[in-house]
Amino acid sequence: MEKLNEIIFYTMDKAIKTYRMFAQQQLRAAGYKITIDQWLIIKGILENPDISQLELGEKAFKDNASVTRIIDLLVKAAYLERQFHETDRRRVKLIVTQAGIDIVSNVQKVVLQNRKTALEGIDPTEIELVNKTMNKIIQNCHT
Amino acid sequence: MEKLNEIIFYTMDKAIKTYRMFAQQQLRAAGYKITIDQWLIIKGILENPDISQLELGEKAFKDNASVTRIIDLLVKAAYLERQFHETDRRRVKLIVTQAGIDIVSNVQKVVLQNRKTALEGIDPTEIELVNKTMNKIIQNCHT
DNA sequence: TTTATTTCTTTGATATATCAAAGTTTGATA
DNA sequence: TATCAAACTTTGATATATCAAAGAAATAAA
Repeated sequence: MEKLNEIIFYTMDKAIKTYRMFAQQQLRAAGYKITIDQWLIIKGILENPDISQLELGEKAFKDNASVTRIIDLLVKAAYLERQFHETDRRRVKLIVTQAGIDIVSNVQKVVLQNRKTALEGIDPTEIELVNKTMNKIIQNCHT
Repeated sequence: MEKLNEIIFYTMDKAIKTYRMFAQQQLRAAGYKITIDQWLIIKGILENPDISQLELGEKAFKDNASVTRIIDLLVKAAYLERQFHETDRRRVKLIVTQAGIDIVSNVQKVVLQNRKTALEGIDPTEIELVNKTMNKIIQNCHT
């Protein structure tokens, strides 16, 4: 048991990193210069146009500061525009440009294929169980 | 299945991040200023004194550049010393100082407790299955 | 032995993560 | 209404991740 305890965080870390590198390479190979994280942020805005950066951060599990900086880059890349929020002047209204809409749907295809490749030969019950275990770990670390 | 596919990488990511934040907070609460990654690197050298930075990186699943920079900080903190390698002048001989030895063993206790807390109520078969699934993902992403 | 390739480390550039602090705005309360 | 606390975002400082390129040394090949 002791050894397993050591190993599980290691394999989780390695699996996530391996998947991220793989996914990023596939994106690059397909000619996209966007990162997975940037893509996630645009997608989050499209799915929920009036979302705040705070909520975006919670959804993508990112720090506020990180969200601000990712959005900086997305604005620079012309995938997003920042506007004043109509009703709450603390907030920023985030507008996805046409280029942003386009890249999200194009990248979507690559991401779906990546997931399929990464999960080949792993059956749904197995995935379900991993999800449950992950949620237990999350619970345990929040006490 | 489609939804699970989306979720598994999300929960994995969230679990790893939650655990890292929890572990780091515990370390800080115990009065240590070291990061988990820095601790891992010193530990790796202690366990294998003639290890190269390349091998350290593979072991801790880190980029060469990252290893160089983590070692920079550890030298600055006086946990490590850099010396010329006796037989291979491309390499760097890494010496763990007494302060380094001390902090590794002190932090070890906190880390073991962290793992225990994080895995409470999760039984060995479950952990075993997660490990297997993680390894499958790693395999799949290397093709 | 000279040349070419490989290995090991470092450095630069850029992206992300985390904490803490600051700035502005809102909403609640006295 | 004046004040205070909470909410939202930004910024600064520091640590890590990734890629690419460069430099030095070791090894293989010609």
